[in-house]
Amino acid sequence: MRRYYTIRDLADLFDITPRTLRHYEDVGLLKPARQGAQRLYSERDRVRVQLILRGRRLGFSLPEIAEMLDLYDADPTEITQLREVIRRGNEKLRQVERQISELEALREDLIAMRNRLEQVLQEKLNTSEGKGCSD
Amino acid sequence: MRRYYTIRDLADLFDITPRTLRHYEDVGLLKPARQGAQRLYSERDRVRVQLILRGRRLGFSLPEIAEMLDLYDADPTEITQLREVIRRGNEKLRQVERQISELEALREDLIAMRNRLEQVLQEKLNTSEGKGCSD
DNA sequence: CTGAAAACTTACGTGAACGTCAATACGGTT
DNA sequence: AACCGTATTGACGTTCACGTAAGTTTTCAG
Repeated sequence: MRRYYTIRDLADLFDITPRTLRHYEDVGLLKPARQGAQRLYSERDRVRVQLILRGRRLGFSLPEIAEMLDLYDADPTEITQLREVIRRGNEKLRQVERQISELEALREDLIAMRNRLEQVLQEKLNTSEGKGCSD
Repeated sequence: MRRYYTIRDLADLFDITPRTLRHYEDVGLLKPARQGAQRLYSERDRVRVQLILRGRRLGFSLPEIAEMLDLYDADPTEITQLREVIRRGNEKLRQVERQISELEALREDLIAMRNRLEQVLQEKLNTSEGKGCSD
């Protein structure tokens, strides 16, 4: 519940480097407060970093992550803008769901492969069971 | 059911460039047959390309994809090696399952955000309902 | 056989996402 | 005030996954 983090605090917290945080700032993903020249990251910044890193692990580019974060803290005044934000959100949602489907397919493939190999293993163990493989 | 594909056939089939296929060969993901200097891709090569591209869409690096493809067509002689392949396969499987969990968390986040925005939209529509927002 | 299309090799270029290094600048301690 | 550790701003370097361009065969329709 500390109110603020230095750049090193946050870096250590997520096992990244300060350079990475500055880079995220360069591309507009973070806008930490400053006291003088020093960056002061808030709790909200910490959460954003967490979301950014999750996005990276899932294979999204920084611009894509920016889109999603924009959805997150969008507070549109105009109804037209609001509808647009919802539309983009639904689009992202569909993309994520497609990705889940593909990942599940990959998981099925890996499971099938494992089963196949397990079976081969059992066969090998059986044939070499009596050491002479007679009968 | 064509037996062979030229590099352009495969490129067009997956909407990629020949350069991409040569690159996958450079890094050891493909080893197409040759007639002279020309590459001839088999049905098996086509399937591998499909798997490679799925891996890319899911955010895996080419080396990571190579690992998984190695698991796919591994035919280990020694039981020790076989166990090792199974172990690596299970490891990848767990990684994929973690990734699925994270994606599902992201999906939940997106859904929550959409619901929130939908609600804001409804409120906006209601307050501007009678155009004067009386009572 | 010829000429165009397509494939090949070689090699340098590129955008994304940082890494790394140099040169300050600033903050707290003794 | 001097010192040391940490932060900051450039700015160039690096890896990955190809893009792109040049120059050279190879293939194939006419």
